[in-house]
Amino acid sequence: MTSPDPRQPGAYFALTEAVSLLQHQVEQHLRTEGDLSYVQFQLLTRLAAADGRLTMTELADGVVYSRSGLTYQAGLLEKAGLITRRPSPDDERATLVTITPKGAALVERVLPGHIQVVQRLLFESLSDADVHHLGDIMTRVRDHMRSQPPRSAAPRKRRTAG
Amino acid sequence: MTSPDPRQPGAYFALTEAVSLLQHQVEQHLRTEGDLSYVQFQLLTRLAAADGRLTMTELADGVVYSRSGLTYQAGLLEKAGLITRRPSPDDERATLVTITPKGAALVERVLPGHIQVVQRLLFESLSDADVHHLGDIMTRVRDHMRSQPPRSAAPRKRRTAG
DNA sequence: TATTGTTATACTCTATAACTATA
DNA sequence: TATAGTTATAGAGTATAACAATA
Repeated sequence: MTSPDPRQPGAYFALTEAVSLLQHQVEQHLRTEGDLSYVQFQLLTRLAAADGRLTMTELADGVVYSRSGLTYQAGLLEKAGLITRRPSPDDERATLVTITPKGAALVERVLPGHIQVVQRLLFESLSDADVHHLGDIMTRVRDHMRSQPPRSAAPRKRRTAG
Repeated sequence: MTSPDPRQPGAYFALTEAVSLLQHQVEQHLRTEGDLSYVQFQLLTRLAAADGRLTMTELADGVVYSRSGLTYQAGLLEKAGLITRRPSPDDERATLVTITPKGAALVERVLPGHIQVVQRLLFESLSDADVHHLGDIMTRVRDHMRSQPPRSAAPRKRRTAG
């Protein structure tokens, strides 16, 4: 059985390496400029975009892959005064997360530089047509992946080893 | 200065989210199937592709961002019997890394499943033209980034309107 | 019983700095 | 002096499982 398209490996390697390099530079910038990890930055920008309030579960979606991981990050952000948490009035199990003015200010302070880095590293070498096509392609891929059952993550049965 | 193309943010978000999801699934697979992290897998495949021997510095390139990080990973791989290290005859400062038969066998065992995962998650929803374009775009981006000096390490304070 | 979130804990990984040795 | 690599160490992040509270 042969690979459908011989250009797939090259595309895959270029994609992963480019994103890895980009991610690394972006993380450097966020850490230097705002003392934030990339995950923390994502959480803050999500909150900022969502009018300021989300439940933990909503907030985790696509950013963090375990509940406890989010609790940990939220703890850090709360301790830094960038978010607050309080029980939801609708569902007392849920925690409503709110971005503070300080958190919003930090996002505003860091975002321009973030955009500059991405601009310089990712978009500078791309035409408008490239950007269009890239967005189209990756949107399709993302939606495809989100609709896929995580096959390797949750196998039906587990061999009991202890 | 406004953003050159209003589609940039969408492309950027789709790109990072898709790659994050892909990476996560790939890591799950490698861990389950071969007890390998993604970094370890990359190191092994590099060695396998490079006829089996590289110096630590050559091996690190693009995979790991600190020397000690590579030493750590190489230590794990060596302890697992997947690679060996010995001083280079050409330059006694350098360490020559060699993949063992066991390491090569592990790569061969894990690679098909890895390709399957990438095929299913990344390429299944793309046409050949998409693959071609994606490869072209990301290769250009990667080369562009590799030719850039890492500015964020010692940033010159730049005030931009906004 | 299922879901939301937290906590305890153990582990992996990374990065900085100090160090050894060779060039 | 500069380069290649290791070591010591410390900190950040993650995941699993046990837990409490609510639906």
